[in-house]
Amino acid sequence: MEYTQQSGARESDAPATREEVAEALERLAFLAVRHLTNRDISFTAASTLGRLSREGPSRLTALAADEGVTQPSMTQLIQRLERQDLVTRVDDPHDGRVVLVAITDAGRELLAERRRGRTNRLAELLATLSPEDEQALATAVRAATPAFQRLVENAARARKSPGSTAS
Amino acid sequence: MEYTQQSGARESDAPATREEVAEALERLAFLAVRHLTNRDISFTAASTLGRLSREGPSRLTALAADEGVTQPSMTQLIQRLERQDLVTRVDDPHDGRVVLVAITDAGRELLAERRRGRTNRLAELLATLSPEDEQALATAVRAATPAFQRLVENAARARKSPGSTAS
DNA sequence: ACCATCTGCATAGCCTGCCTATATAGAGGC
DNA sequence: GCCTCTATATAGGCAGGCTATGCAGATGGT
Repeated sequence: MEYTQQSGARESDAPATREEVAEALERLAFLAVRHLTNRDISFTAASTLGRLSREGPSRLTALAADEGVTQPSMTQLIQRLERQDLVTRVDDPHDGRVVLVAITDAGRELLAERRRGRTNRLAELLATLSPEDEQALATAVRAATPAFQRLVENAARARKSPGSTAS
Repeated sequence: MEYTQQSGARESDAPATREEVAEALERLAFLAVRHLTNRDISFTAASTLGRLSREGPSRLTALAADEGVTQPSMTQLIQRLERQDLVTRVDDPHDGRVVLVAITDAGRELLAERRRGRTNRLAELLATLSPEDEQALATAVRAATPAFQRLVENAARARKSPGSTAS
């Protein structure tokens, strides 16, 4: 991640090739992670809570699969979240083996707070930019979102059936 | 992170307000982290290696400060990296207390491999997009990079002297 | 009806990677 | 020659991931 000066004299010059776009995208992701993400609970924890909020009570195994972690990891995560009263467990009346995990009101509130906090923080940061920069970023984000969405879907699919360059 | 349907019927509609741009940016970062990042070594490890590669041998404490972790954390990280022969320690001849950390050839090679791997992977993913999407993404990335760069710099400054909305 | 097997989850034990508190050794001022 | 400051190390703890394995409930074959 040697991100001082990419290669030559480029500034608002176009990244023309696929590789250049890839590098620029990678850099954006790196910087975003480094500077714009929350640290209170983990990605998986937040994502799991969000899923429970959207989709209602779920099985442990289903959550693990959806979040891309192993079942023991999800068991542990749910135990931690349970200790914090962010989720509860309910026994499935139809199958004595399964545990249904449900988000609590406190969990929903945490999600809402996180969302508010991050949005505020980002909005504040956006306000530090010049109007031109802010406009440029707004336009770019709007333009990139649908394509990026599809890119990520393709990535998720590729992850399930491999055959790609690792690293 | 309730990212199913943002709010209403928006699709290629513009995120107009600051808050909407913030949400979209946040979502991009989240998805990028989730689907496009490497997992072989940690962010801090990769970033530290990159720094050592760019800036040459550094003190432990300086590295810790630059990477935003505590000194003991950096000590441990360097110990792990040393076990993997990615860095070496050199005693400072002028000050018996300090340890200068330097990247090894293996460390440089790892950085190069990671970079190649990620760039290839992203380039492959870009190739899965329609030409229109790829073009849109390329244009957007080009347009967003300078403004985003400044945004991140502002974020880094704000982190040092607080006074912002936490979460 | 019963046993075998499968399935869903829990447990044990290990690693990384972060933290705070504290110890230790060298540097520098007086 | 100390006292203090500074650079690093050590100890101990928690989150968050993994593999291997245990166990109880479900299910199908006979």
